[in-house]
Amino acid sequence: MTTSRTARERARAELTQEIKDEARRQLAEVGAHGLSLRAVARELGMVSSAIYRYFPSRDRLLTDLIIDAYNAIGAAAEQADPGDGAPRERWLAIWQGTRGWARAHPHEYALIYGSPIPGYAAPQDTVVPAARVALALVKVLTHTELRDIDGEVPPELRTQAETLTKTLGIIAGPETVARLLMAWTQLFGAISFDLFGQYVGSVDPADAFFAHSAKRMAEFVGL
Amino acid sequence: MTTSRTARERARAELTQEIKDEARRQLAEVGAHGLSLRAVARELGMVSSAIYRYFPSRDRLLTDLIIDAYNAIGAAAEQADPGDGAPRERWLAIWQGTRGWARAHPHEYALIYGSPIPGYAAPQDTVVPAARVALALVKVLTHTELRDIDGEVPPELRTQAETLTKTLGIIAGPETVARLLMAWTQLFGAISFDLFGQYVGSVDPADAFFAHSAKRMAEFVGL
DNA sequence: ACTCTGTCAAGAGCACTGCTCTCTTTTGTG
DNA sequence: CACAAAAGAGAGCAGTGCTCTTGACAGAGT
Repeated sequence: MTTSRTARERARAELTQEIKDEARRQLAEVGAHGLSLRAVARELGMVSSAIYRYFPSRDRLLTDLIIDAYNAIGAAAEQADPGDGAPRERWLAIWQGTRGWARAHPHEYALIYGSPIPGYAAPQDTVVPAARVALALVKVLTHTELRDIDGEVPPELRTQAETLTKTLGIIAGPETVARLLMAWTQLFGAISFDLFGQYVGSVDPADAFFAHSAKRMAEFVGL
Repeated sequence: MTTSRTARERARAELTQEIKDEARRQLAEVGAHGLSLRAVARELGMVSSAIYRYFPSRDRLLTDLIIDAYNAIGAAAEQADPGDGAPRERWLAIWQGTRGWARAHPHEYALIYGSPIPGYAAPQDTVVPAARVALALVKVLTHTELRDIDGEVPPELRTQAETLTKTLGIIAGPETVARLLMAWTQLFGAISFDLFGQYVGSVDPADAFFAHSAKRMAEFVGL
């Protein structure tokens, strides 16, 4: 069994990777809409039907690219986090790191934070990678003295916040959890608006505005 | 000229409308990805090539649907605004009205606030309709005594804010303008996260969270 | 009343797509 | 070496966006 995973399986793994790489390359050129299995196969010098030995469908290829993209942006966020130092600086670094990846890979970003593509069957495989950026932000707050924030939180939201407190291990009140969710929403809302061209008439180079937002949201959550 | 726009032009206008209506119906079923001109034609009992007398391309049809969608969500926002009464209540009403339309027309929402579809040529025709929701929010703040907010605003952002102040006619400082932009981002970020399934693991019925966000952002901009 | 011109629907056809099937070749193992 | 599993090759199906040509018809000018 250990010896059996030699040439054959390695070749398979490599070709699988090559297919994904080529697909990503085409994604950057023509977008998810125009991604064609036949074109990928053509570029790789193989016949189109051969691709189906590796990916059962175009949607499955896209799903794999989605999972990879979630992991990539999550890794970018984690890598941007210095890990120690002032929590506020860590927070800002994660925001910039996340946006940096998104701007470098706009089509992959659109794949995961744009409209759901197929008959949107986002399977369970995506939920863990999808949470990595949020978890990086949470991690900054876990062992940090937060400015105490009080505020009325309606019962339903309070319940949801308390569930999150348990699963994520945050030591913070419901209002802070709610604000953290808002900050998370703000982060990706700003990136999406920037990449999808919604800021053109108002804050066209959005860099300054994004940096400002990062700071204001840091304060907003009590940092 | 006035008499010449009788039967012929009227028939044309009606058919154009019917095509768009049918396209919208299919959009709700199969999404933008699956929208097919041939299917629209088939459903309307005409041959596919006839559609091209009315829309030069599939992308142009989608662009028209995009403009319609921007106008529809803008109208929903304006209609939700009671027009008088407490500014804070107006603000909350607009938020709810906007989300309400989005939840009622998820695929049309995805069309305008999801990933840019073709070789994303969002023409100039979309920018005015696209601003209607934001303008409805601005309108609430124009003749309102805002809580004064100060804060450091970096020069570049300050310039952008001052430009907006002039074009929109807001009487508020740069920090307030920046916060208004953040609130605008938050509004659509929250709707997108909700519709695109990003909230599933955390705030699954997002109603309470959305209402809470609306209130907090009202305070955030000084309302 | 009668052409004449521009508009329209219809149909065939091109190049492309995702996907499935069958057949052949290659590869690793008993 | 022989055999079975895995991979590639190619044809083919149904569907797509879009273009071109053909024939019918309505509206206007003489």
